[in-house]
This record gives sequence, structure tokens and C-alpha cells, in this order.
Amino acid sequence: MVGVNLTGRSVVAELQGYYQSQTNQRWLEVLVDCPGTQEVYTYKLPAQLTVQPGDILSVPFGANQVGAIALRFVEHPPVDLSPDKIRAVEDVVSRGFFPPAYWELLNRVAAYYYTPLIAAIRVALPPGLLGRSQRRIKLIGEIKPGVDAFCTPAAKEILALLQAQPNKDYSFIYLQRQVRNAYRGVRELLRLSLVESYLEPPRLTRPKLQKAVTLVGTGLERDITSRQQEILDVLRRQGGDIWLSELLRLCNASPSTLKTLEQKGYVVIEEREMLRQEQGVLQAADEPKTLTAAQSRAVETITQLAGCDRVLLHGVTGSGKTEVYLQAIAPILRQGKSALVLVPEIGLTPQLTDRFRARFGSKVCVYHSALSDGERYDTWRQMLLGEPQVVIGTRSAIFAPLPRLGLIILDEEHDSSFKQDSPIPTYHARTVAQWRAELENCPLVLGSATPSLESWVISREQGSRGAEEQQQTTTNYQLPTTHYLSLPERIQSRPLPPVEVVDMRQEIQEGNRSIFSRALLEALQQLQARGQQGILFIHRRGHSTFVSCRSCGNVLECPACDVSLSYHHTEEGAPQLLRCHYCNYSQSHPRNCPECGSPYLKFFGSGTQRVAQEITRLFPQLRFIRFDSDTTRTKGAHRTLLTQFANREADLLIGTQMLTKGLDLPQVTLIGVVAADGLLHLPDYRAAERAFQTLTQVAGRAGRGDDPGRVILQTYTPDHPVIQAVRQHEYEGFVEAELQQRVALNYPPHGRLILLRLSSVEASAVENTAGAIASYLNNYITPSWEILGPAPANILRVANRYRWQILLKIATDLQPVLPDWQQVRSLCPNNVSLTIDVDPLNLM
DNA sequence: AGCACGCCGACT
DNA sequence: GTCGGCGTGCTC
Repeated sequence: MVGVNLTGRSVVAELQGYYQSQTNQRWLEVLVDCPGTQEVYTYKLPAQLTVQPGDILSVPFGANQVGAIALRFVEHPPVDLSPDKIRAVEDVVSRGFFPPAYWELLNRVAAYYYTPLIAAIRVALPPGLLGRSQRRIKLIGEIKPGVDAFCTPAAKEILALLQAQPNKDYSFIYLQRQVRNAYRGVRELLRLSLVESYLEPPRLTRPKLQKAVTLVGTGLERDITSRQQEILDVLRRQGGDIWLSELLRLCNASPSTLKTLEQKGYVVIEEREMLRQEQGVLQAADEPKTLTAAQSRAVETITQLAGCDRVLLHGVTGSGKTEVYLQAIAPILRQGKSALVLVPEIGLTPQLTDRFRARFGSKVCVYHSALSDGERYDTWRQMLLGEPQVVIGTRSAIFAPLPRLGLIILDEEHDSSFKQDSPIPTYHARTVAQWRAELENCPLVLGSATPSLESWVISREQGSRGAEEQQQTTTNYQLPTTHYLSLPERIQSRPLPPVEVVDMRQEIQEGNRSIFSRALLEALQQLQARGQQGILFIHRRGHSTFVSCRSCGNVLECPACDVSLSYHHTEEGAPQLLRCHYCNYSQSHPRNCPECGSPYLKFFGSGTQRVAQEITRLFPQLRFIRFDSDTTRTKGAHRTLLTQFANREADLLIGTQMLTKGLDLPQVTLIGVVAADGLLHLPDYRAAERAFQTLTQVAGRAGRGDDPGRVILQTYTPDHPVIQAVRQHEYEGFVEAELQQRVALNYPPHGRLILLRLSSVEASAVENTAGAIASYLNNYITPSWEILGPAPANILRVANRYRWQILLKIATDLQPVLPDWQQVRSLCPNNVSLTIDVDPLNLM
């Protein structure tokens, strides 16, 4: 059968069997998708509409139509609400899927991250389901030249914009963003009857319907032409059920011929939902690989996990974690359940997706923000069907609506992209995964070569105790047990690559002023002759990190942010650009210093472009590919570039953080870290942990083939503990030392943090608000928590907004009394925005 | 978020 | 006196 029966009620009714039918009730309480509304609103049901709790609706709200979630039916509307104020539900957008455990999950997210429930629902749903109507402005008739003679500048501007637009039509929001005083201008034009204002109903993502043809004949056709017979034969050969367009193409027939067949009763033509899903590159099927002893032990432990127990799978780079995942998932699918695999950034790991597809074929589907709205919607709908499957996705996939979840895996669990910075809720997928595993009673696997301190601490504390002992100690509340599993060796007993640390101070002392040390130069020299490939890791993209005048010392800065502009050298002959890495502002590179007019502008710091340029100069025969967010902006660019590299169309990959994630290329033998220092000295308490993770991951790209490979790490601080730990592949020692520091300063994982981020276009407004909130909070000071700040953010101004922050440190050993957030918010004037970031990862 | 209503200063 | 700014509050 082609297509799916999602449009009919039957499947949905099955899914929602646990809700009693309450269609006789007329009053419905809903949650409205509108910021500033926390309460529940009551609507009535039009007679022809069937609604179930959990359905996604479109309802009239004020002048708009907005998205809403049906909560429950009630016997009577609120007494203080006059009946004529109650409006009717407009439409059901999607039959919802909010089983009790899933609903509970969303409520926990909302409560823990101090966000309205509707905000939690918004991250869980595919985009475009919660639509809202839009006010639009359209020109009326022909505009004679000169009618705008008496208009204000705003009105003239709007008129000009509308006239330039082919449909003579713009959304009001767009005009407000483009034109100053747009509100006034529009009103003026409305009065002059030059434009009209109208509400456009919400543009919702809907199922894509297509005509399908089904054979219903008996096989004893009589009153039929040979052409018609031919079509029926094709249809029969195709299994008697096919998309109309497909059949027309196969038979080269016209729609009218099929119409006739339908009229004669041989076929049925009906609209059916067609699922738009990303089709992966076809993979040759592969078989489970033979496991090492440690891998088998890991697979065995995971498959025997009880309830919602957890595993920290600590496997060094190249130890075959993916194979463990694959073999742990296979029995889950056989049990008719589904598995959820979360990865940091799916675009960066086409290899991982490919391996899953090779093993599980069409049972694998991907879910991430790079899909089109339609694809996301359909993948989401498809998951509701409950077919056993493997969903691979980025952080928002933790909300994948899989009804029978058997296993959750977070790969590279230490990665900071599992944390959402904005919009609210600022959730961490690992935290949500723990709740989800608990609520669905399914096991959770956290995998990493460099586990986060959070996960390490939990497994260390629990791992030392045996499972039996654990059972005894937790009598009243059963905390999930965390098992620690280690894959200490690479597959096929390959050694970890030796890491050579090069002291760049010494290089300079000995007369080498190049950005490459002699060791790295020599290794690059030999690369091509040996037919090997290498990777150069650079911390920053662009060419140089800042441009400064040699005469007056002026550093060129972004006009909207308090950061220096980076120099970008695009290509020969193209305009040379200075770009802001925070707001993406760009300007052409000036010939002279804007301060003193001196022509001597100098570039400092090396980005990917600068390194690439140096490689071209020093090794013109070396073919390289630059791999950073400048060169991978377009869809599919990751895969294309990585495929080119894998096919040996280049000798060298020059890139940023992106290449640390899950790249598995056996022929890579050389890794060069051009300057480790940029990572080490960031003003953040996690800088050391992050630097260790990044450098270890980068180093781990080497020696995945038969050659053990070589890692050259250039630094100005070779004695730094992070550098030493990376050199010795010493995770545990490093982490334990780092933990001691965290304990001493009350930083996570010892204790918790809540960061209040404040921003405004008005410098004094944020500063004053930050002060007011801090003094309010200070009245709440209890021994369980501590207030840091208010302080201006590390970069005070970004995109013309001034930013201040207040950090709350909470000791874990005490049940903290948290401040009244409602009160805190009320201290915030509306030109200052406040975000409460629970468990922030980025303090900068 | 929109969009009302409603209260103050710059004009006729 | 009126117009038009924007601050405050409501939307079932």
C-alpha cells in the first residue's frame, strides 16, 4: 500500500483509545499560543467538529486566529464569564498525541526551566503547527503619480515599498521593521483609501494529499478497450495500488482514461496523505560486525538494562561506540519498539546516518531543523504511527512522539549543542532525556570519549556500588541506576595516536616566525609523498581575528557590537571584507585607518582563511578543502566536502570545531592543531573542560586506519594541565583535578547555576534593571545560594543590544528556596528583556 | 504578540 | 480645543 491512513479518524482513534469519548460536552478549555497568557481559556465547539484533549487547534483570540491545545472538557464555563464572550473553535489543525507520560514530560520542562507550558509545547511540535493570523497591507487599485505629495515620509516610504512588490502586498510586521513610524504611515494611507488592511488566516503546515489509484476489479473485465486493459494490467503488476501520477507516467496514459475506468468501477481514485520524508543516500546493506570484548560487554549490559537504568558509555575515540549502538538497537526493533538517537549536529555526521541506514534501511528516519517544514511535519506524523523505527535527530528530537520507546541514546553527550540558548525553554536534551527515560520507563545510554563532568560524577558515585546494593539502599524512591561502561581500547587494538606538543615560544626563539612549527612543516611536506591525508584544526574561521593600525593602534570594531571585526578574504579579486562574527555585520576593508588615516593596517590572529593562504604559499602542490561555517553554509555542503575528502580529491582538510564531531576516515594520519591557546583562555569556568574535550576529539580523528597517525599540537603554554592531559590521553586525572576546582568554587556539577540574562537597546535601562533585580534577590539570600553580579556581559553590546547578567549559584546539598520569578519579572520594564537560563552552559 | 483604550504634550 | 505620541491591559 502506498501512503498512510492518517487522515481518516480510525488510526487516530486507536491511538487515543485511552481517552473516553466526551463528545457530548460543549465547553472546552484550551491553552492559547500567545505570550503573556498563562491561564486557560474556554471555547465552545461547533456541532460538526470533534475535538479530543491533546488536539492542536486554531482558535479566534482577540483580532487574531492563533494556535491552541485542547486541554479538557468542562461541564460549565467559568461563572464570571459572560456566555456571549465565548467564541467557537475555528478548526482542528492536527489530531494531537499527548499521552500522559508525554504530557508530564512537557510539564516538567516548563516547570524546571521556568517557562510557560505553551513554550515547552512549541519546542516539542514541528514548526508551523501553531499558526497565527497575520495583518497584511495591500494597495488598492492604481496609484496615480503625485497622490503622495501631502503624505508624511513614513507613508511615502510604505507606498514605495508596496509599489515595488509584485503583489502590492506586505505583512504589517515587515513594514514595521522596514519603516520608522510605520504604524502612523499605514493609518494615514488607510484614511486616504490608498491601501487596505486585512487578516490573513494562519499558514499552517498541512498534510500533502495526492491521488492514489486502487484496483477493485474482479479480473474478469469485459466492456473495456485494450488501452484500458493495459492500464489495469500495469496496476495489477504494481500490487493493485499506486499513486495516480506514477501510474500515468508508467502507462503514458491520460487522466481521462483513468476517469473512465473509475466510472466503470474497476478502480477507485482517492486522495491520500503522502509523507514528505528526507530520502537518504542509498546504502549497501551491512551486517553486524564482530565485537571486541569490551564492546560485547557493553552491548550485553545495555540490552539487559532494567526499567529506566542508565549507562555512561565511555569509549575512547575510535573504540566503536556506533557499533555498540547499532547492536543494542537491533533487539529493540525486534521487540516492536523504537529507538531514539540524539547527535549534536546532524549535518556534521552524514557518516553516522549512513551507517544506521546501511544496518536498518528504511526503519531509520532523521529529524532535525534543516528539514523543510513539510518534511518535519510528515516525519513527526509518521512517528505517531508507532511502527518500530530508529529516529536520529538533534536536540529537539528528544520530543519525538514515538509511542513505544525502547531506548534513548545520546551520542557525544558532552557536546554543548544539546543545550538550547534561545528561544525559551533553554533546555538541555540530556536533562530532558533523563526525564523522558524515567517517564517512559526505558533505558538511556550516554556515549562519549570525553564525558561531561555531570555524567562522570553521577556514574562514579553510583558505579562503585553494585546494582544489588543499589536496590537495597533506595527503598522508598527508586532512582535509576547508572552503569559505567568503558571501551578503553580502539577497535583492532589500534593505539591512540601519539600527541606531540610543540612549544611555539621556542620556535620563535629559534627564529621560526611562521604559524607552523618545524615539526608540522615537515609533516605537511611528507604528507603527499606518502599518499596520506591530514587535518588542520583552527579555532576560528575567517582570516584573522582582528585588524589593527600599526600607526595609532586603533582596532577596527563592529558598529553594533563591542567586538573586533574579523578579516575575511573571500577569493582573488573579490571585495575584501571585515565581518562581525556576532551579528554578521560586514563592511569592505578600508585602505586607510579610519582614525588616523595611516595606510599601515595589520592583521592579527589566524583563522581558517589565513591558514589556507599560508598552505597555498608554502605547499602549492597540496590540495586542501576548507571546512568551516563559511564554506558549509549551503544544504548538503558538509556531505559534499567530506565525500570529496574521503575520495582523496584533497590531501588536507582545514577547518574549525565542526571537524571534531564523529569524522571517521581511516586514511587520515596527520592532525595539526595550529594554536591550542585560543581555546584555553576563554573567560568561562568550563573553558578547560571544553578545551580538553575539543582537543581530545580532534586528536582522535587520527590513526583510525592501519597507520597509528600523528598529532602535532602547537601552543604557547605547553605546561597547561589541559595540554598535558590531552598529550597523555589522560581523561580521569584531568577530570578529577577539574572537579576539585569546581567543588572549591561551587560550580557545576557541584551545585547548580541559574543565569539571568538581561538585554535592551538602552544601556541605562538594562543596567538599572539589573541593579534592581540584584538588590531584590539579595533580600532572599539564604545559605543555599549566592548571587554573582550584576555584571555587564562579557561582550557588553551585541547587535546594538546592551547585555547584563546576574548569576545565581545554588548549593545542591540544600533544598533551595528559589526567588519568586513573577516578582523578578515584574521588576523588568518592557524595553528590557529577561531570560532565565537554568543550568547555563555559556556564561559569556 | 497585536490591538484597544487612555492619559499627557505640541499644535490649530 | 484637537491630534497623535506611546504606556497599560486584555484577549475565552
